[in-house]
Amino acid sequence: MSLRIFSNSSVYALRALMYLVSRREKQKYISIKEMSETLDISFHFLTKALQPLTHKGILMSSRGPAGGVSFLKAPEEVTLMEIILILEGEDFFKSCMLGLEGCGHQRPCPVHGVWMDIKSILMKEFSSISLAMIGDKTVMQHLRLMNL
Amino acid sequence: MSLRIFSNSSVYALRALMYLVSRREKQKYISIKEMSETLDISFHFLTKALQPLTHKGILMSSRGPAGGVSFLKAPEEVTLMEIILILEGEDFFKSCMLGLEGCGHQRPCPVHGVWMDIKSILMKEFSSISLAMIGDKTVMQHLRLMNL
DNA sequence: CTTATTTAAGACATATTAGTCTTAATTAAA
DNA sequence: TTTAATTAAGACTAATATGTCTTAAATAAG
Ligand code: FES
Ligand code: FES
Repeated sequence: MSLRIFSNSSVYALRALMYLVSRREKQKYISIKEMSETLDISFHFLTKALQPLTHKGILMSSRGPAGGVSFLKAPEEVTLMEIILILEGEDFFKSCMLGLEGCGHQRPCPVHGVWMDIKSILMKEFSSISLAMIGDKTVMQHLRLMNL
Repeated sequence: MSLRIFSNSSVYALRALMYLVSRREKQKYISIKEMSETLDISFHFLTKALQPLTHKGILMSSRGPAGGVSFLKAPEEVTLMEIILILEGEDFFKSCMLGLEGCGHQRPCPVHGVWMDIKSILMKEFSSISLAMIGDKTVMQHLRLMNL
């Protein structure tokens, strides 16, 4: 296996959010169908992956013709950190690198120091990046959200 | 889910290695049975998890009474990095954070910079830590390798 | 009001990972 | 040389993650 920190479901939601923010202002709603086809993600799977974000007030959705999803919360105000905690759960950064229970609460494991450093850096980085920043950067630098 | 970078199998092998190195010199071989019971890991699963390490010359094993595993390569000369690449594969650190193919080779994704930074730090840390260091630290600071 | 379009929800199927069990091979000791 | 102990290997099962499909609900347009 290769290094991965997010589930497929979370990665799909993240890519869709990045796509959405990189073409906001174009129209009110963008359909999940369009996103799933552009990003080559299973439509139904993406639909489900995005639902926690609408439930938590990041996105709003509309059914029917011209429906889709759109930002409810301003993307300038949404950090990657917030998204990750919604998608993966509030305890995402509380894990032990060796899978032991209660990292930090009980006696630490031999790699506790390294792991805490890594987690701190990840949290700091993710907290400092807004979806708006990602959208702007993606457009300006022609960054990629899919294969091929 | 919570943040994890290794498979269960790799984590089990790592914990066993740390146990092994923290009580080397006590006897020639330590049985996988003892390790699996002490660390509360499935015996057969741990046996399989450790096999790549014997195949790659990190450990040696002996069957029969008083058998078990022991270090073939001096633990002072074995880095965590080396172990991880054996357990997870040589391409472990070549992944894209969004799961896209060919991180860095093709057009980067929007989080490429952050991800490269994280991967560099991980590689640097893992390369600088030897199993001997972990063993000594574990003994001296009474660090934990199991739950409870 | 009817129809087409779209998200929501959940049942279902498949793939991957994790874990168990059985048998074989090896080794040391009785 | 027989027996017990131990790793090796692989078949098998279980659990989880991933992906598909069907139906329902909502909405806009005709
Ligand atoms: S206890 Fe293992 S990383 Fe904190
Ligand atoms: S291209 Fe995505 S992290 Fe490098």
